[in-house]
Amino acid sequence: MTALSERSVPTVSSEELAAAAGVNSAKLRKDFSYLGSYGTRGVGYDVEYLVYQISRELGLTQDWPVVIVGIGNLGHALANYGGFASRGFRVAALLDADPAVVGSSAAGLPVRHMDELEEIVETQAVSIGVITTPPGAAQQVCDRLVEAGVTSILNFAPTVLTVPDGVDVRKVDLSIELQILAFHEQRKAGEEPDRGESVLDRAPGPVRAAAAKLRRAAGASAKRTDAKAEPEPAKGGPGQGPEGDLSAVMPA
Amino acid sequence: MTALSERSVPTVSSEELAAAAGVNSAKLRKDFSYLGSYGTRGVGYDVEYLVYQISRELGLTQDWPVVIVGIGNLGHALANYGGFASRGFRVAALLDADPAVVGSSAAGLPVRHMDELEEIVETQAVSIGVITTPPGAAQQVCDRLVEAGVTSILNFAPTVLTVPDGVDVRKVDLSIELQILAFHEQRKAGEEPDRGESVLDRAPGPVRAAAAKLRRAAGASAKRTDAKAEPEPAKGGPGQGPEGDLSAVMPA
DNA sequence: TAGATTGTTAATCGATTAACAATC
DNA sequence: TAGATTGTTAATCGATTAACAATC
Repeated sequence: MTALSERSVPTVSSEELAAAAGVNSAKLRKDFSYLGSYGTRGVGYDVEYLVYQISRELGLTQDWPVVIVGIGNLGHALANYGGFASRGFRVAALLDADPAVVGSSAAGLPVRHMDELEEIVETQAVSIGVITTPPGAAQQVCDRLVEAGVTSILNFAPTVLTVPDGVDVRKVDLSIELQILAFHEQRKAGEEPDRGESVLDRAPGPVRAAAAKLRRAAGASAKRTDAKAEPEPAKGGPGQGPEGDLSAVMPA
Repeated sequence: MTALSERSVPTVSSEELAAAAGVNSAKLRKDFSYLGSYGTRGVGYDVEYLVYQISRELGLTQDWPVVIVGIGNLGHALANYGGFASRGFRVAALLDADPAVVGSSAAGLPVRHMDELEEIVETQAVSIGVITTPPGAAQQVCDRLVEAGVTSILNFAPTVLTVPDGVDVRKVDLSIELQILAFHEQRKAGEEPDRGESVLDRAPGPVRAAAAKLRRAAGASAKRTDAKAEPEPAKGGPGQGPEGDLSAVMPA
C-alpha cells in the first residue's frame, strides 16, 4: 500500500492487492470490512484513504513514548533501530541500574538511572516498556514498570514474566526463529534410513499407525520403506514472518 | 518438560502437561502422536524419553554452525546471546565488510572480513546465516550467502529478501512486536466517542453493516450507541508469543 | 447501460476437541 | 481385575473462500 501511495496510484482493487500480498481476495475484502466500508464498488479502494485508515486502526498515527530498560548491546541496538520513529514510537528514555553505564549515551540519548523511571513514566505518559536486561533482573524490572504505570511490556530477556491482569506482555526469543530454521534445515537434509524412524512416522493417523505396527512386528531392524515424497505444506513454506504454533511448521 | 525432568518426575500425563501449557489435552496427544507413539496407556509419557524425542525432532540435538554478517550493536547482541549454545547453535564466524570493524572482537570471537565467507561456509559446513547489516546491504549479503551454500537465512534487516527455491528466509522485525502492543494499548484506552467511528464498526458482518447504514442515514454527527463491551478473544489475550496473522489480533 | 468490483452470504475446508476403544 | 490414560475417530467449531447481489 505504501509503495502504491508513493507511486501515486489512486485506487487499487482487492484482486490486485491480494495478488501482491499472496492472499485470497475474498479474505482481504473481508478483513478490510472489519475496519469499515472503505471501498467503492466497481472502482476499488482509494489508496491514500486506505493507508490512513489502516494506519489509524493500527495506532501508527499516534505518538508512543517507550522506555528501554537495560542498555547492553541489545538495548543499544534497539535505541538505534530505524524502524521505530516511522511507526510512531519515540524513545522517551534509556534506563539502566548499573552506575558504570548510567551517564553514557546511546543513539544520542543519555542513559539514566532506574530510579528516574517513575518520574519519566508519569511526566511523559509512557505506557510501553522494553526490557533488555539480563534474565535475572527482568521480573524485578517488570514489576517496577507495572508499578510505575506501564501497561504494555516487550520482553527480550529469556524469562517468562508474571504480570497482573490488564498488562500485556510480548516475549521475543531470538533463538526461536533460529530453531525454526534449523527444524526446516533438518528436514531438507532428509532423514537417515536407519535412525529408527521412518518418513511414515510423519504421515497422518492411519498410515502412521499401520507403519508403526509393521515396524514393531518386524523388530527394531526394520528398514525405511519406500514412501512417496511428502509435498511441502503451503503454510510451512514461503513467507518470512513468525509462525504462532507448531501446526504451522509440522508436516500435514 | 525440562522443569519436570530437572525435578526427576518420571512420567507425566497428557492431562497434566496440557493443564501446565494451557492447551487441550486431546490436541497435545494428537500433536505428540505426529512424533511417534511415545506414551504408555494407563501410565502417561516418560519424561526423559519425551524430552529427548522432542529435542531430536526439533533439531536441538544437532550442532548448527551459523555465521553472523554485520557486526553492529545487533550483531554484537546476538553473538553474546546466551540462548544459542544450549539449543545447539554455534557461532562459526562473525563477518563484516567494514575494515574498521574487521579485526575487533565480539563475544570472544574475532570479526573477520566478508571475503572469508565462502571458505568458512565450506570448511565448517555452515547452512544457516544471520543478517544484521544495514538494510541497503542485506540483499547483496544474502545473495552471497546463498552462493556460498547457505540454505537458511535469518534476516534482521528491514528488507524483504529474494531468494531462490530451496532457501528458507525468516524475517525478524523488532518493531512489529511493538506495533502489536501499541494496537492493544490503543484498544485498552478505548475509542473517543466522536471520532466518527463506533465500536459497532468492529462487530461481525450483519451488526456492522446495520450500524454503518444507520450512521449514514443519520449523517456524520451520529453518536456512539450503547453497546455491550466486547469480551477479549481468547487468542488475542494471554500468551507471550508472536502472532502470525491479523485474525489473531483483530477482535471477533 | 455494460462492466467492474465491493461487501456479504453460504459452502467448503481444515483445525480443535469430545468421546471412546485399546491397552497398560 | 479395576482404574488410568493413550492414540484415534468422529463431531464440532471456526476460518477460508467461492459465489453473487448490490451498486459504483
